[in-house]
Amino acid sequence: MALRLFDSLSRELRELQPSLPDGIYRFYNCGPTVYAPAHIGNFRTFVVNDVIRRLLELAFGATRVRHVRNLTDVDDKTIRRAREENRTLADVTQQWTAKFHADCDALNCLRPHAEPTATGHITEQVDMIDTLMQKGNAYRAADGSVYFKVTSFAQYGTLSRVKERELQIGSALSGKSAAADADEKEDVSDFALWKAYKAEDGANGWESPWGRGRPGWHIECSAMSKKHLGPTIDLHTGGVDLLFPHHENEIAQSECCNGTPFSRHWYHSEHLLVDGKKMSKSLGNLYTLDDLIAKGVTPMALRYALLTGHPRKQLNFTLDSLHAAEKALTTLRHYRANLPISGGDARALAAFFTMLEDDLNTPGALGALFTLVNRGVSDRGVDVAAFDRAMFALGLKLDGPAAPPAATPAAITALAVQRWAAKQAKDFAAADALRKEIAAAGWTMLDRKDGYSLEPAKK
RNA sequence: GGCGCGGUAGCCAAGUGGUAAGGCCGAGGUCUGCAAAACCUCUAUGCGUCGGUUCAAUUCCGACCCGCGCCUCCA
Repeated sequence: MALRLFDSLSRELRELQPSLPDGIYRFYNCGPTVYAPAHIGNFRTFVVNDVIRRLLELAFGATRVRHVRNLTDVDDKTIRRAREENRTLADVTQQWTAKFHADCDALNCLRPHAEPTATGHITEQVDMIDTLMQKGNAYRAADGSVYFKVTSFAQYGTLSRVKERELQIGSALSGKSAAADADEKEDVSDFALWKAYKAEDGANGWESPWGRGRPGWHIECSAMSKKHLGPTIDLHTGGVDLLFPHHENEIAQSECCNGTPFSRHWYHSEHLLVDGKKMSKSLGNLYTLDDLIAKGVTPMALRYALLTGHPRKQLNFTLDSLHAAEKALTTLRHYRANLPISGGDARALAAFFTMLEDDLNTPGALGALFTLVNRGVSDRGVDVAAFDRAMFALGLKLDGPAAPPAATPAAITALAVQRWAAKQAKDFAAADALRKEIAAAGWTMLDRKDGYSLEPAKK
């Protein structure tokens, strides 16, 4: 199985292969900033990365993949949140880390093998900055902050083609630079490795050779990927918005510090749009997992919906897509229930896996899957084991009810008992009247041969 | 302004130089007293517009129109 992914650096499809003799594939995925619940756009990226993780496990074996995803637990936003809520930084970030984990679990994302935090790796970051200072790639400004000197790294901008943008950087910044850059940078493109302590940082400062302060954002990924995966990693991923400046800056820091290539492969997933626009609070189109659960949506339906678009294409999310997802999952669940346990042919799902291995074509894979489903369970080839392998790849969990059971009010139960009795007595007029009454109360009575069940009416 | 991505049926969305996967919705049917579920069947002569290349273009090239993203800390 040859897994190929688009590489943002070379801009071509490239096969994934471990580079070191130990055969371990080193995969680093930029994680969340833990100051608020993640939104479904964030989860698109994490679900896509989870599929990559799963395909890597299928390709190389579960023990031959090392997946690291960081938690950004110190930055402007986390500090501001702690200050606003009059809590410690750790208190705030632990709360949102726990929430992030719970959401990821609900979405059936495999836990990374390591989830390093920025505050847990201050020493590693300081060491790296120190090396950059010694090598002349960084300088300490008058305010005590340390900046990376972009002009010291000739290849700066290769990933994001920043050189092509250079002519316009001045004008793009002209509007806001005056206010934003009250600091002491030598060049507007230079970025902070270490940020000097300010009063609003409160208790959140660490000692360093350059004085009290805190690490800049980019350096954490360079330091933590190096510690947990080594100086050269096999794959580095994130959302497209991280391509510049975050990933560009990581490359500069890491390669100048280590003297070796930083990542052999870069992959960026596209944004989820809602109502045709990027999600934002001001547009009122930002959803969290809990927002959707409150609407009766299951996490698996969200996961499915997030996989219906090609990961490298913007996906316009709609609430309708969740209904479609829920129905599709029901079909898959039913199909699986009627599948033979064994005796199938592993090649039956070849088309499905070919789609996934070809640059993670999840919508194409789902299409291939349903083509199979439409041929029926009697079609030779697919058995439960083969089907479950496909479900594993996509991370779709089909067990459990489609919707969480809701407590039935006693009044509704009483009506149902009456109606069932009327039906048994073949008093269909009364039975129909009671069905209407139950429906009017917002419930649906489902008859079976030997009994019935009640569930909340679908909106 | 620069860089990048996209415009395929009512909605979502794959794909290919040789005549359009799949999901949802909708329609019809089987089954069920009814309803629901499940299952079966059907649903784009068309792929933003205009040119060009070609025996053949939705697929390649050019122009144009429209939408979206990024351009210093947003997945």
